[in-house]
Amino acid sequence: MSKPPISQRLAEAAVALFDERGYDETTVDDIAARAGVSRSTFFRYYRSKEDAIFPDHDTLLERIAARLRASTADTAIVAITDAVRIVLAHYVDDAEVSLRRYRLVRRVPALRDREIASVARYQRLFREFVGEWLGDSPDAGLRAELMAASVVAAHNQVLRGWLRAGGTYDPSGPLDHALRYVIATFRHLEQPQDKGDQIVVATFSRAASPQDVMAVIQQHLESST
Amino acid sequence: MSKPPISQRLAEAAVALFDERGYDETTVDDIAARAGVSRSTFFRYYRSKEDAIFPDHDTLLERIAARLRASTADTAIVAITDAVRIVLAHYVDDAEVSLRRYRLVRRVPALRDREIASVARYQRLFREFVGEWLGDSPDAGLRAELMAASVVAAHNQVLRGWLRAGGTYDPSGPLDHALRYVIATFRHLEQPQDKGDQIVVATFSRAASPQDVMAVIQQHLESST
DNA sequence: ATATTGACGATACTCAGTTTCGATAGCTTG
DNA sequence: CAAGCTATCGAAACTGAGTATCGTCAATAT
Repeated sequence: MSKPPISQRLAEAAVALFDERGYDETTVDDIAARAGVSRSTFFRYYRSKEDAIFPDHDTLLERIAARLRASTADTAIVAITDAVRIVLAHYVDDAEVSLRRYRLVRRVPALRDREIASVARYQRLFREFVGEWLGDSPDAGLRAELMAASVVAAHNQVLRGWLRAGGTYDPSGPLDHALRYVIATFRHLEQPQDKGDQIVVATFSRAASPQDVMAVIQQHLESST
Repeated sequence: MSKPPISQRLAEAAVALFDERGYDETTVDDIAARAGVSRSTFFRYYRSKEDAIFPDHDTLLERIAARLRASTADTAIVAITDAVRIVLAHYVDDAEVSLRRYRLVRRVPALRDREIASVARYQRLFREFVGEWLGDSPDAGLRAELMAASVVAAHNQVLRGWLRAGGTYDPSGPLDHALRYVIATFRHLEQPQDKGDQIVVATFSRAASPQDVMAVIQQHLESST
């Protein structure tokens, strides 16, 4: 009769009712009733009403943490790339669920805030990992913060585009493109390690005036101290 | 007798009680009682219990929006820098309040999520502004997302450092440093406008092998298409 | 003096989330 | 087979946030 596990029945009932009546108009009693269980049982499986829509955020977060922990500083870029791919793949693998949830979250402020808070936890994870990776190099804290924010932002940009398009294409290409962009953005600032042993060269338009050249060089020297 | 306006009395009562008993242990009735008004009056001034701690986020957000709207694409960098400075100054000007709130928000998950959601609204504002600024150049959406995330992350990094240190120094220097870092990070990717008219040059260590040179050049060409 | 407006208090209501207790089914162990 | 043991679920009562409604009172206008 009722083969699927209760947690899944509850989640499906919740999404269905949210679609039909709206989020605020649906009570936990309604969800439990449709799933054929009691209100108590709902709160046994989900800590809150919102949790029923984000059932697997915790496990996914743990998978990301595990992937990052399994890496050293040498393979940091690969680890980060892998981790972001895992997250995106998690959405793509359940395209229908992701799309329903996206449409719902977009309309309900409480759910949007919740989603944002979840994303912040991913960003914190990346920041801590990159922070250890950078060690105590100058501006390590700032750079870790910026890299983590950029990685997460790149992922979100790709994911949102895919969701807005109705999940009609494979977003792994755009994701790789975005991640390459992020890596390239930071690489030129991470390159100089021993300034005393480097030649400084810059790129200019053929039409650049001497003033332009001076301005860019000054900018470069100021920003890399 | 009771000169300060009710909204301020309520906010002070809320912070004081949260400090003394903790957030969850304080009811709205307690806050209203200490402020000498009724529970109804509390909800007239603040939409929720959390609102009492973030009274001026909306007005600050509006000020930022106004500053950005007052700018064109030409002066975008100045506008963004100004806007971030306004936000940081808002915290620094009320150092005691900021510090109390910081210690409180750090301990209460509900408040932390709320704070994060507020930050996301700033980021959205910057993203929309930078998006218009970039127009329909290639990767405009991605770049706008990354720049907005980086600007906000830089601000947060500086602010958090200042808060953790107990607000004991002037953070405007570190903020300018962080913003210059962000601008420098993106500048090299924004520079090339007409590739047919440019000379491509790169920077290498004197000890770099030909393989290193090839790898970096390949990276550069792939990432700037 | 009367009407109007706005700020405040009182009250009752809905519902999320917590806690406690009790029932039942399945399983182990003597 | 019988007696526990445990896990799962339901029932019920409770706290507190947030909403809605109505009444009161004071200030100001007419």
